[in-house]
Amino acid sequence: MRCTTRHGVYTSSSDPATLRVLLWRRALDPHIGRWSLPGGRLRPDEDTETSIRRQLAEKVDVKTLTHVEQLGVFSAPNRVPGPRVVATAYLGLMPSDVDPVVPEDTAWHNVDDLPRTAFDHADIVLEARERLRAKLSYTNLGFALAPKQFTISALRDLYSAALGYPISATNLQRVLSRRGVLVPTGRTAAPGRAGGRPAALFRFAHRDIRVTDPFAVFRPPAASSNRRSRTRGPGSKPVT
Amino acid sequence: MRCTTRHGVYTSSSDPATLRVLLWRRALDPHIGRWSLPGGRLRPDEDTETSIRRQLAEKVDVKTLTHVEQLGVFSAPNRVPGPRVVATAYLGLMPSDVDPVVPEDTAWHNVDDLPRTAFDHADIVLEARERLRAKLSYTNLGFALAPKQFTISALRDLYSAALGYPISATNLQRVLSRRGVLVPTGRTAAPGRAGGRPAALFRFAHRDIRVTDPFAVFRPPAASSNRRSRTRGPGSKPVT
DNA sequence: GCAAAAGTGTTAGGCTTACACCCATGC
DNA sequence: GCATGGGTGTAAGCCTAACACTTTTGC
Repeated sequence: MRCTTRHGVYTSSSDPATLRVLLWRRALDPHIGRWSLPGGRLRPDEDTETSIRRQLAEKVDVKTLTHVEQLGVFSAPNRVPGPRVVATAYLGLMPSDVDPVVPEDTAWHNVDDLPRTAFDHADIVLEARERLRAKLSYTNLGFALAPKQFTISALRDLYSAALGYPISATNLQRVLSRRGVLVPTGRTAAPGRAGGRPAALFRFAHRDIRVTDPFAVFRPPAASSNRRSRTRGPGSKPVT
Repeated sequence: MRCTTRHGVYTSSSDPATLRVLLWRRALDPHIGRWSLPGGRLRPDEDTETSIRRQLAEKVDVKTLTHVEQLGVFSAPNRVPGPRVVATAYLGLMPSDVDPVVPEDTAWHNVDDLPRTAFDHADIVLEARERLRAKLSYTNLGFALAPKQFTISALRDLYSAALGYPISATNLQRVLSRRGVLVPTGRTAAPGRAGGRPAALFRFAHRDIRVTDPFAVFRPPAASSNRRSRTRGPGSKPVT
């Protein structure tokens, strides 16, 4: 039995209206020539996340992963023809404004229009997309997709592409600001040639993942009259 | 490198006010004699979930897992002394009213008061607890902990134990009923010897996991005037 | 001035929490 | 009758979605 890792790298680079994944063509049988998620072997001295960052940097020049997260183990006995292979799949994200030089046999693919892939890699990609969609709603994960500075409408395009349906810039700004996720930089972007009011530039308050809307329901008893009690962990107790 | 599985089995059996995990004493070095999560090897013809159900049934007579879910891969290079071991950890749940006969070297432990464990198994247990807590809030996962029929106050005790803080029976009933998670059976339980109104008996509407509160925010545009739009997936579009 | 893009004000509705109050039973 | 546990009514608060309206720019 072999244990491998498979890396999903997502971005909306170049075209901000699409969510893309980096695939390469398999150089070996089985499924030689088909598009597949980049992957490779774990070195003895590294954990899986370190391994993924190293391999993506070495093999496809992707050095700017802003977030890496484990998706899970794919272990169906016949998911790969021939000897049993158990794969651990990851979701990696990079900002929309970086565009690494990728090798000849590697290309970005629109997640909503995947080519035929090797093995179960299409399933892995779709599971990664669901994970991303969910976490955009209850965490600050947008930081991993956005440039360091951005306008609200640019951020709206990113969220709309990742979620798959239109998002209102008005409410996006309000929700993320109230949660303390978004911070104004004070600067503005120049308007396009069609005119329009110059857009304010924002940045994310934190560049590590945080849960910003932890409890759908069954929240712990309110701690005094603190309005921000929703942002606390389940272990928090009333101060009194 | 070895790939193993580690099984976390949680319940609130016997004492409904505590959340418990099944541990056994290691029979081999390293860390011989310490409490550890049950685990074992994957057979060639089974995937990981099948493997876990089989091993728990064979080795510790736990045959009634109502839910099994992957936690993730634990891969830190030195998490186990000696040769490298990468473990895939699982969360398994069973109802509070079953009490399997477990072997001599196996025992239930209160999750809030763990003994010294082998390796990083205490970390795994705590991560499993966090997963359970989160999913109780936005899914119907309570079905996996509850008996087939139960009173609201019994269910409240289960939720309170798992979440770690008191839950109101009033609101638990209302929220789960409105979401369609809970269904009245029409029957009632006899009151205790201290008297009191007989409690109505309920059951879970479904016995497979479902997301009941999918979007904290950034919901898709409302589909007509359907009040249940929150229960739809992100791919749903307006009907018109 | 006018179109275009960005941002603000305001309203409405959904959902959960909190709490007061009514119900049914044993003793 | 009264204590005890169970269940309902209701009001308040928070939050997001929707949309009208204002602001600032290019031409």
